[in-house]
Amino acid sequence: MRIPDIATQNCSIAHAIGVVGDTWTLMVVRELFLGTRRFDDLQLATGISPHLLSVRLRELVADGIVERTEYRAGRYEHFLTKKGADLWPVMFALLDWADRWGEWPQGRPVYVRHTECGKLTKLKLRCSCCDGPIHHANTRFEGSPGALAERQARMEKAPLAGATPARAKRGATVKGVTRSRATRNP
Amino acid sequence: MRIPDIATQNCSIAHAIGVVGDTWTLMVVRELFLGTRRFDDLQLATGISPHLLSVRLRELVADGIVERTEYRAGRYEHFLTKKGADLWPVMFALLDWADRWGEWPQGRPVYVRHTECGKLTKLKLRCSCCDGPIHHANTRFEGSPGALAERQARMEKAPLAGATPARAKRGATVKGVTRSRATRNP
DNA sequence: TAGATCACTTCAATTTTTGAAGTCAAGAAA
DNA sequence: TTTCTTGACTTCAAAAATTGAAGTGATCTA
Repeated sequence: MRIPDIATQNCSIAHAIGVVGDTWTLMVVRELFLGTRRFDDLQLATGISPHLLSVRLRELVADGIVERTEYRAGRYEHFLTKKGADLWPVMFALLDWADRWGEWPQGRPVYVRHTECGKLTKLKLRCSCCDGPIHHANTRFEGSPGALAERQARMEKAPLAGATPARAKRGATVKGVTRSRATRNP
Repeated sequence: MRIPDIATQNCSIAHAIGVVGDTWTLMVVRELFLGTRRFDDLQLATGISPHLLSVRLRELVADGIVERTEYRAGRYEHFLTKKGADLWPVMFALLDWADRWGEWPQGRPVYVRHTECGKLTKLKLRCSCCDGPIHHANTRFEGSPGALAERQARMEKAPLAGATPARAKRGATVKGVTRSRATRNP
């Protein structure tokens, strides 16, 4: 399977990964969140090559994540659209993870300030229904019947490289419902 | 700049992107969250090639995100470590974004159930200080002095491809503090 | 005792990425 | 007016990464 085909898998996470889950795409989106607007500045700040920046920006515009406006003949500014700005929780989640697990001998590089209360904030997730704290251990991902069927089919039919005919016929293990409790010793 | 160097940038988001922001890495992590444990199943479910899966799993183990255990001579199972399981908010944020912006004619493929209250939940972020709702428009990213200095230096010294000497000397625009209000018409 | 299974590795072909160099149009400076 | 500078790219060859078919070898299983 090629990377562009990932977005077509019937899974929300895979779809998102297929659309924005590329390393340089994520870096460009980060930079747009930090307020960088111009091509050369995006290039300098992220370290991406000009060719790839050009390609990635075109893809982001095609996907409705970035808007390009001509602020002067031949000069452009790049903005996140509403759809792009909605990636903010993804950025925050990445930031929070790196803050917790990275090594920062000089202290954390970035903070998130809640401008309404004026204080710095960390990532805090609540259940939209009961308002209780949620995390991987008290939630589970549930596939819709259609998604599960497609997944099942993909794992049965897929021509696994090196697979013997018998294996391909039998198919692999697919669980209908999986607990988020993904660690071995939770 | 090469992709492996991204993780060394003094920015939490860039660090996280450098470590787990690769398309297939994210797909493998998703699959581990869904409970898949074995090599061939990871390959079938994600669509990754065996060579790359082998490479990516080794990297994930080296980064302390995945643990490999031999459940029978020569047979291995893969688990997310605590560090890996802590990527759950990233997965949830990607899922939520795709649910909101993807097209799902057959309905959403995946739900997240809060097992404590039994209901399905959506992504809800709260300020860890005042408990108010937070989003890109009422927060801002703030760089630490050290991180800002490093960023400044990178943008001044970087040998921008095609840059004239004057531009390299002048350096590009760097904002000290940038509002999260990244969209044009918020 | 002959498959079958699993967890890979190998490798050539293909595709993507890199980064230096160039292009072109428009505004600014001399 | 002519030259310089800036910004936003494109082009292209070299280098690196990815793909996927085809092994490999050590267990199990019928």
